[in-house]
Amino acid sequence: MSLIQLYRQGVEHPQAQVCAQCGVRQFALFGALPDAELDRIHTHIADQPIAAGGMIYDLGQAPDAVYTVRSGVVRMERINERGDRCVVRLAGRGDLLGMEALLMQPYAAAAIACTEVQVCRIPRQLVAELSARQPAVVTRLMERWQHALGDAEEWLAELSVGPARRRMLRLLLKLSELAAPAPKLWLPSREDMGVMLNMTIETASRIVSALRRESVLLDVEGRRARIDAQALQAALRSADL
Amino acid sequence: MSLIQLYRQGVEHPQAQVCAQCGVRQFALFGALPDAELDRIHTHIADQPIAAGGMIYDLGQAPDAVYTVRSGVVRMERINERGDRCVVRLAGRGDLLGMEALLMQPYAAAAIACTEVQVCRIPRQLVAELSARQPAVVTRLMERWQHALGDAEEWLAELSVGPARRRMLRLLLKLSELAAPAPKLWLPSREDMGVMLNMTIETASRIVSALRRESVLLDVEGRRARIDAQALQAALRSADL
DNA sequence: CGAAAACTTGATTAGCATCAAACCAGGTGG
DNA sequence: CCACCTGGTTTGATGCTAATCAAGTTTTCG
Repeated sequence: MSLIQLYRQGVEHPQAQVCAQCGVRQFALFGALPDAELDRIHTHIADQPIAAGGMIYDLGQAPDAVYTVRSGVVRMERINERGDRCVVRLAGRGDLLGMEALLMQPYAAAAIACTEVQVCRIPRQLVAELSARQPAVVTRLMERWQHALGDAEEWLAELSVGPARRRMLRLLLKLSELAAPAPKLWLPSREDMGVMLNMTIETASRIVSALRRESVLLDVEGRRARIDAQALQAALRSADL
Repeated sequence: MSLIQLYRQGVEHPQAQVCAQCGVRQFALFGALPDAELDRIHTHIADQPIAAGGMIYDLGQAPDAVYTVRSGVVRMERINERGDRCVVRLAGRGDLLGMEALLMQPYAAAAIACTEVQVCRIPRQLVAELSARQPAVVTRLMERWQHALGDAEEWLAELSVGPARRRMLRLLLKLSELAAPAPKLWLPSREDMGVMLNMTIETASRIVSALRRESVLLDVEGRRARIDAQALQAALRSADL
């Protein structure tokens, strides 16, 4: 069975059309399912657009669904004991959010749309039933968990250590990966950069200004910009010495 | 069935004795198993002591087992792109390490014994067979994954932001939780503190000295110390203002 | 168009890194 | 047994990075 056929064409339910055209088929949580299962699930999956700045879910919310990101950038945010916001990782196309809901645990972090975002809401119940019948789904889930863990550890190792300039460069690298294959990436507000990289908005602003002067950042217009991948790599190399 | 009976008494295999006396029964990866399964698995589990500073597994190693920590403190360490060591979290009694092995993925971080450590080596094959027959094991695995993710995010939110003194205080809090219920906790070398908290050994040393003068740290002898929990909390509160 | 919000830039300061020099404990060998 | 070395630690002096304080400037939006 080819990837293209994973989601069946020509069924009547409106969500079936959305799933059929879904760009994240490579996110194969439901990839290995037989057609019978596939037809059944469309009914329960809600495809929802969320505006930039909107919440996908918040800390206090009842944890009864997971969300697949179809497009856009999402930040996972905690409040630490000191009371300040703290971004623990960014998620993008294909990532699965809020898996703690599957274990009946409260959400450990809020999921906030950075850009306009398209997510699929998948109720806990549906995943539970499905994985009972289809053991392959469980393996997929575990892979997703491991992926999230790897992302969090990478964020820690790459974006929370070293001098401010290096951290900013690594954030831009991350953002350009999330934007791919689009040419223009999303630039966070200086305040959001500050929260992500543990620096003040002034420091963030100074570094961004410097990178524009150095032509690492190009065509900056509002919250979108193009980046010179070569120059970024070069800047990272010299910052890593 | 009571918790005490989870691991059956009086069976012949030497490892059965170790498991029967195992202190981490609350780590119930194998908790919900019927007796028949329990008897079978002892044979395949290796209980191994590791000296302080020793590796449980390294990055390059073939990932063919997970490890349960029975006692001691373990640090999970990555090398970032810049080439410096970076502790992504600490693990203790009851934690499950190296789960990526279950997915046939290379270890994402090295696991290094901070104190003398007792771990149980559980081959991937065993977990695979067991979870095929016993679906409850899979849920336990997912809970462990979520737990690791939560730990990593907490490390990020609490131990990698804020001024040096605050980070040190939070590390001491974490270490005293890992040591519990023992009265004395393990103090890392100043160098290890530096790697965990992203500071120099000089800064770490100065802060530790200050905390001894303030009687937050008591009875420091080599790598062991007692901590005044009240004073620690008070110090944290005033650092968090 | 005017006000608010976001961003930029400059001047000063604080916190931590760096450099440098003791200090101490534990081993080793004379 | 003591002199000596070695690795970890402590403490001090100095310098750099980024925070803070304080204007400006641009963008956004009612």
